[in-house]
Amino acid sequence: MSQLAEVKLQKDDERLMAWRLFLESYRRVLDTLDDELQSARGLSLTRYDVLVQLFSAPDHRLRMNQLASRILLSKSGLTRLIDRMEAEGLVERASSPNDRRGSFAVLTPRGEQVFREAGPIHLDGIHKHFASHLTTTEAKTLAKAFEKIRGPLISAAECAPTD
Amino acid sequence: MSQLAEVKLQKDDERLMAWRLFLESYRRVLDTLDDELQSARGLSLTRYDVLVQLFSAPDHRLRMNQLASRILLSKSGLTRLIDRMEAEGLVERASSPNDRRGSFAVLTPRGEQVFREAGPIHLDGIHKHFASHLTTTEAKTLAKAFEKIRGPLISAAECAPTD
DNA sequence: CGATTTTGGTTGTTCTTGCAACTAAATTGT
DNA sequence: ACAATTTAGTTGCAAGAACAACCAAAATCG
Repeated sequence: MSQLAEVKLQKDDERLMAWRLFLESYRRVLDTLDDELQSARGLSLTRYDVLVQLFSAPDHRLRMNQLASRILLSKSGLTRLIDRMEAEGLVERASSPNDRRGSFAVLTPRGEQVFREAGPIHLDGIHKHFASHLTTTEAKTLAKAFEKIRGPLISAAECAPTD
Repeated sequence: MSQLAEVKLQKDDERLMAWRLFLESYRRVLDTLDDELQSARGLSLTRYDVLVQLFSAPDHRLRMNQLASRILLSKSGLTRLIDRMEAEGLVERASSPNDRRGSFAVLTPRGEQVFREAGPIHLDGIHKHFASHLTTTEAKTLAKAFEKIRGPLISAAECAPTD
């Protein structure tokens, strides 16, 4: 490794440490939250994410492509996920009257109920394993930092869709 | 949702924002880095992770269980991953003389070479998409925050192994 | 209008991962 | 030494996600 690279590494030391901890924290926290939701309500985090998105959408429904981009899933991935969730009775498909290609994913009453039960559990988990460890200032700093990190990647992603 | 919950939510507002941005940033950054490594060297992030771990281990080798826990993968997951990487010529298995149950994953010369080529690319990516957006103070704050978050989950994980 | 392109979703296939069950080897207790 | 337990790793199986190829319905353009 060149001297230049070493210097940069030196200078980036705290940043690299932050990076490593970022990676590990994400995985550990998400594994834990997934386990908790799974054992409490038999619901994966991904499914939960769909329920949240649909619940907070007008009419409790969203076009497939919209939903896919909100939960950061490829379109084929979403097709399959909605297949499974439909089989589980959490959502339904509805065709759009205007655009006969498109379809909506719609929250079923059962899906809504599951969401209402799972929501508090999940929020507790977030609080316990993440939020409770942050002071208000820290939370603000993180938010600001992540905004800066996320920004450039959003625009990049808009241009080249995931599938 | 109870009034109590609403109050808590209110109070946790910045923290929840931090949470959401944390989630999204992780996924976007990792997708990007994975793409970059993939198109530059045909290497997934997981494989890269294995290469780093082996490279920095004494004798360029690690026991399967050690490696699994370092890269946060289940033991069956690791078995398969090493199968694939062995087929790709990046690593080899070697049996332990002391413990005839155990085996080591060992970096091959080819694996080492790939690592040396991929390393700078990956580090550049981390710099570009993550580190460069952080001031030194921010980096320190993040690191400290993640330490606090990670801590409790490490000990929890030690007690209940992943597989 | 009719041909071409774009858009929205689904399907075939492959890769990656986890869990549970299993085998073999080491360790422990007696 | 020997049965019982624990540990190391692998295998069968199933779930999840991505990519590419595809079909059908818009939208665009000549």
